[in-house]
Amino acid sequence: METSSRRQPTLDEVAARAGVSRAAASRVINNVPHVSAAKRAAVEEAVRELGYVPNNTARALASRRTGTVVLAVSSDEPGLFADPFFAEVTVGVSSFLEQTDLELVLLLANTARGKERLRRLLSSHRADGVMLMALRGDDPLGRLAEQTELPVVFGGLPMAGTPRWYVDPDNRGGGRLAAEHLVGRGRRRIAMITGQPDLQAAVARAQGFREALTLAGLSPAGVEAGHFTQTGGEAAMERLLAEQPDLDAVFAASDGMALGAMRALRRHGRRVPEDVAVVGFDDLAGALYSDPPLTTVHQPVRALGHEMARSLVAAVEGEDPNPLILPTRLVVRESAP
Amino acid sequence: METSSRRQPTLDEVAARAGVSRAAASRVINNVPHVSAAKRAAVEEAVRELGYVPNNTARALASRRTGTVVLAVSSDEPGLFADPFFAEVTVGVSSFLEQTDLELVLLLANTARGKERLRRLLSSHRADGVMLMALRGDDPLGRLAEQTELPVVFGGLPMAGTPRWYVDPDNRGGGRLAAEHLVGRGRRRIAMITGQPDLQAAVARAQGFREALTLAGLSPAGVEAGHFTQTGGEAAMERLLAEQPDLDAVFAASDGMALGAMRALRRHGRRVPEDVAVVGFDDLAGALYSDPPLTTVHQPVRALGHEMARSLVAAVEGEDPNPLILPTRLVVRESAP
DNA sequence: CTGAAAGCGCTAACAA
DNA sequence: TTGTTAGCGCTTTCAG
Repeated sequence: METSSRRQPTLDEVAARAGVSRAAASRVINNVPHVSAAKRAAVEEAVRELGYVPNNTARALASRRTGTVVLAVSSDEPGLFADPFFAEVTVGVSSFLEQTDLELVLLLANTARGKERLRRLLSSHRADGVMLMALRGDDPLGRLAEQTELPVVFGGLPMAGTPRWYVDPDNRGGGRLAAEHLVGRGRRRIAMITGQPDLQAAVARAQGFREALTLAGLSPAGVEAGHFTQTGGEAAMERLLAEQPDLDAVFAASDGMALGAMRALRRHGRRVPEDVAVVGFDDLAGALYSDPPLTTVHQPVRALGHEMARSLVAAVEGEDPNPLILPTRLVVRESAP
Repeated sequence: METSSRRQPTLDEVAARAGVSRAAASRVINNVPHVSAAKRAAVEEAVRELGYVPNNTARALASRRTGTVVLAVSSDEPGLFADPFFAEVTVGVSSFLEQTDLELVLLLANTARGKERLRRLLSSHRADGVMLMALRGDDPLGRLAEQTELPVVFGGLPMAGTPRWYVDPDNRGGGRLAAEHLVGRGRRRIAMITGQPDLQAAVARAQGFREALTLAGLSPAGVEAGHFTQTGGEAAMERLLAEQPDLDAVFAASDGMALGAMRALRRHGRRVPEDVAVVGFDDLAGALYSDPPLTTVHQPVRALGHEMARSLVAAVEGEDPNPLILPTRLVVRESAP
């Protein structure tokens, strides 16, 4: 399994060509001062002529820095990453890392093997830092991540404990916004489709929702939990309709769930929004193109990724922890005008 | 920027602990034969006791293999990767790599910096191989990718030339299926919303579509190009309606475009499918949950990723090129029953 | 089957 | 501002 035949030029060759020591060449290439202009120019020239590209591996070994950060999604659902949410986060992460020299390693840990890999990663030093997402309540990786000396930034909070570094959307506030909007529009029999109870985001959204209802003197017309997917939302809506046929609004903890709910409502002959108003959460691309377009709680998903990456770099550079809560806001469309 | 303080155990320490030479320890850890059972056991024991994890960087430097493959998406649209298509491909790639010891590096090259990084990657040997997607017709990285000695697998064909290794869905066949279906359902004024003409997938889908129409003695009621997005599809549909108000069907080159088209149709008071039948391409999650559910050409997106990774590993291991065309099939739903 | 020895290509003291 | 000197931790001949 020999990867190459034609060898890449080495730093020594560049140095020889430029007529300087390897140390000087190294300094130029790493933009370290203490090099005369003449030497600098000579080295740059040699680099160009030889087409020199530094060998990252050797650099990593010598400097004890890998030049690599990991985005890890720990989950039991193999296809979880296919949720547009993660793609959008990834774009945000990448947009920040592009300004640095760090490489992004993607680790989708949804099998025993994958989890073991993540475990080894967290207990070794094979990356400069880790961004960790989608942690479930019972995931032992949470503890491990908080104990390791490797810098770790949580995307979304774990169920228990508060990590040193995290970036989290204001889920509770978002849940509140959704409920307030529906109440303000005169709805009174408001149900909720929440996510699995071992996901902090799901719990927080439901909590905000309940708080706002209570403040309005109402209580939920029903709460059903499901997966953060269209199928999950559809099934939950079916159950809600069975329990509370007279509900006049529903708040779903994700846009996907809201779409599934609308499908169930349609099948039951309920008009949206006339009979039942629907509010989602996320404001991903699908929300605008559903029929009717979905009123939803916007969370800044791409910014979430961007800030996770920024935080991680700060953590790697030894800055003091600076947890971040990103604001959410309501986007009103026709499903709950 | 010191990443660690507590040092990881080294192979030497393991060897010392097990009372064997470093070479022997190395053999055990890499499952190389020529080690006595006794020594093997002793090393395994030491590994467990010390919690030894091999240092990938050192291993890579010594073995001249990085243990890393890159999934590169070269594009000018910063958010392209947010398309569910790529997320699904990524899941497929990851599902294959999980069976290996390879790490997945994600390189979203949508800025000058990102492209430069990809260029350097292709002209150096800083990864064991590269999977390259979304190449546009004019992308100079295409040539570079075909010339480099680094194993490269194309996900989707480039506009010009045929790479040694690629995995491509049967786009042309898919386009044909869509047209045949619409013709078979009695539609006669069939338009198409195609993708940008510098994307091979868009061209191939349009080509198949035209072929099937011709075979049926028809010609397109109009063809408009747009971005592979909902917005792109919506705008293209608007233009088609302006040109050909009497069209009775439309084939969109992606599900996203089809959703956008349905939105435009709705706004113009056209019923789907009664007035205008709509067929999409992809069969991503959104297709099932649109209203009405979308008839679409299914392409095995996750499998595409899986096969790209499998091919890359084969390429890295020096096997002979084995390009792959994956089948597409029609999924009939209510937008074109 | 085993171990010694020679690097992989680069960085980082340190002394000059 | 320079160059010399040791490694970083592992793999891989090569003799034994």
